[in-house]
Amino acid sequence: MTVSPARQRILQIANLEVRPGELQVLADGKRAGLTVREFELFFMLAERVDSVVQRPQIYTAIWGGTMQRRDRSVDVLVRKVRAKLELVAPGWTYIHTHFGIGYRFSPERVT
Amino acid sequence: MTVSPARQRILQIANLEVRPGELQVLADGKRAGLTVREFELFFMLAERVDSVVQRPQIYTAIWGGTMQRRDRSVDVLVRKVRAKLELVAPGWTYIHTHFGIGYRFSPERVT
DNA sequence: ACACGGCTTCACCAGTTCTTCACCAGCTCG
DNA sequence: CGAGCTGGTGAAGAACTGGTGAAGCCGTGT
Repeated sequence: MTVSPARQRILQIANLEVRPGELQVLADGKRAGLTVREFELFFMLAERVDSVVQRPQIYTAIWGGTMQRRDRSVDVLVRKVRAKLELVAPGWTYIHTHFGIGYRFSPERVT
Repeated sequence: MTVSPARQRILQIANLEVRPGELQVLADGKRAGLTVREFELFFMLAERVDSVVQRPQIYTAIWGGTMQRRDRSVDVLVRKVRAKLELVAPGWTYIHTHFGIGYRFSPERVT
């Protein structure tokens, strides 16, 4: 991921601290330990808080090109990000599924 | 490395004493004996404690220019710094790897 | 010319991450 | 309710990244 100045600004969302320049996400001070790909997914959704982003858009943003029918790459990546966030921030959910459409980022307590 | 006034201040981090003006690092009073290049790497990371610094940034800071794909210079230099620090401060780790991203300086006891 | 120290590059290996597949669960609509 | 999709999930092999030891190069001093 390119480090453009616009991405350097640190974001504070709910209990998360997002450092684009470091490709790091911290939940309550704990590192999520996302990989580069995972961070890209997380970040593109986090930039659009509360917006439902369609699968093909996500695919293009991360892999470029067009998403093929029944390509599961996005789903698998979402799963991994969810899992890592769950580890550092149990009791929170961040990525919500919109059936047949895509995903939406929005931090919510669940406990 | 240019010795600018801003870099003259002695840093105390964990069991380390860093003297930018002398390009020296001491661990519990023992000199690490870093070379100039090695000190540059060490210092640029130490200045940003707890921040993940991306490989290309490190490269540019030390060698200037752009890092080519699969250029291993940074890795090798990190290895040498780690080795010398290990000699004077066994039981400590300072430079942590962030896979696919870069390195982060943060003194930690390991023993 | 030679020895030496430091820097760069290379090759091999280990560990991590990515991609894809298969199977299952949940949702939608007739 | 049942068929057909869509998404969740775990796993395996491929692909990639970083750790490491060593050889080669270069400049300096002997």
